[in-house]
Amino acid sequence: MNEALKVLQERGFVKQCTDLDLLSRKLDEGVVTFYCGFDPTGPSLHAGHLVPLFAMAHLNRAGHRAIALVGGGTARIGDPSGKTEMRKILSYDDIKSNAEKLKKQIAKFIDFENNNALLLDNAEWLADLNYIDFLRDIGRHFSVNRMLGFEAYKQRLEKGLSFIEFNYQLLQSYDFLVLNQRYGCEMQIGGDDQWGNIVAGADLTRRIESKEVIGLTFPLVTRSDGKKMGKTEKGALFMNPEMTPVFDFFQYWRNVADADVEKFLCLYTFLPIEEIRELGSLQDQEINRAKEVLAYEITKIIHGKEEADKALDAAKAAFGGGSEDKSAIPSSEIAVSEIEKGINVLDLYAMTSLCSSKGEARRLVTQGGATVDEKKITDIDAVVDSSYVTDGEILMKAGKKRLFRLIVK
RNA sequence: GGGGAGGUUCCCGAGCGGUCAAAGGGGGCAGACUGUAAAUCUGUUGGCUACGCCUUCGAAGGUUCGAAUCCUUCUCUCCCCA
Repeated sequence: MNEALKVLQERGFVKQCTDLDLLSRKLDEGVVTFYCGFDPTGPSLHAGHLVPLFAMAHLNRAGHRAIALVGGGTARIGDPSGKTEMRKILSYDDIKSNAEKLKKQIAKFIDFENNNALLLDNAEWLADLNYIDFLRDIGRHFSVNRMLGFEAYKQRLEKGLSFIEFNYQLLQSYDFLVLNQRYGCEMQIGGDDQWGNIVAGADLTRRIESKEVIGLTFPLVTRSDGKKMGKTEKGALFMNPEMTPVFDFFQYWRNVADADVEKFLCLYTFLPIEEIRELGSLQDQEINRAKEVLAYEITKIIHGKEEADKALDAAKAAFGGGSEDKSAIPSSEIAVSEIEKGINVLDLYAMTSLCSSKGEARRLVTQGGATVDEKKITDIDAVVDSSYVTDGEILMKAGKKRLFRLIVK
């Protein structure tokens, strides 16, 4: 089997493929152009997008030509796959600004500067599509009977499916066709929830161009505890540091379940497989080392080495690993005069991102989860003053894992 | 267009004139146990100038001493028929 494909399979990227043997042959024969779509329905990519991004990067590194397709056109409709409700439709402006942001994030995985990768937006060919022509040339190839058989639509039929959503598959299939015609794209990859759409696109291209093209899907990653991948208390785990602070991002990976470490190292880092197997075989406390590697590696890829170093140091400083560099821990500034006057603990906590209201702060303190400057505070009337300042800052904890620094200015 | 069922606190889902800031579950947060794990157990889960006050039950009015609960209009969703 082809080397690049073997890597993907070994690391757990392959879920379904329309023709694995053919793919292997094509990859052996030369450069294969492939694409993966990203919906600009939000301002940032999140953990759920990582698998396709890593897969693209692996293939791209093996010399194959990657096309990242931002769905600026299709986002105007909304893909019903995997959704139980109709998506809200975004304004064109939102979609455009989202698309811009996604491009920057995708660029962390694929180098668009060289000639071996392209970034396209399907609005380019979808926006001005002529309805009549489209129906005549593309629509005629789709069987409603068949489409109704797809799981994605079946489910929605129970709840209601609007006509525009029903057309999503046609548009995505059309993307594949256009990319094949214009760029010689021979393969579409994506999450397994896209299987139906991908197969439909491959079929369409085969019918119209009489060319055999390939579809490949990745497993939808689940965590061993059954929770949704990449979900945090505050929502999804975003790649944008303004939405998910780097320290929190790092900590998410640092805290994954033991059972997931090896799988995640395979999917979410570029470390050699042998090294991963070794890390994954660590037992009990030792496995924390593997988690540290996982968190560090992925943070490095998304946020850069400098930020990853800081996050690692901060984590060590916070959880007793010797390091003193806490700069990655979320912080804000406070005036010296404020501290000298003394601030009520509840007010202090409510000021930070640790608590969103005084009521929450009250609960935290009452239940023994508030620690300021390593001193546990259980009295809701306690006052924090200069005596809590160490090295020009006040280190606050909420529970054992959530930290915040108040820098005294 | 006609008929029916509904919109409840982060989510699902009870409540159907006062005892409702609203059952139960999920999720979240905290505590115990630990390895910054999992599982488990316990507490907690609208806001505040806190034994009281304010804002919430699709929106706006109305009835009532008193409404998430009753009436009117509007709005959105789903289902059946066309």
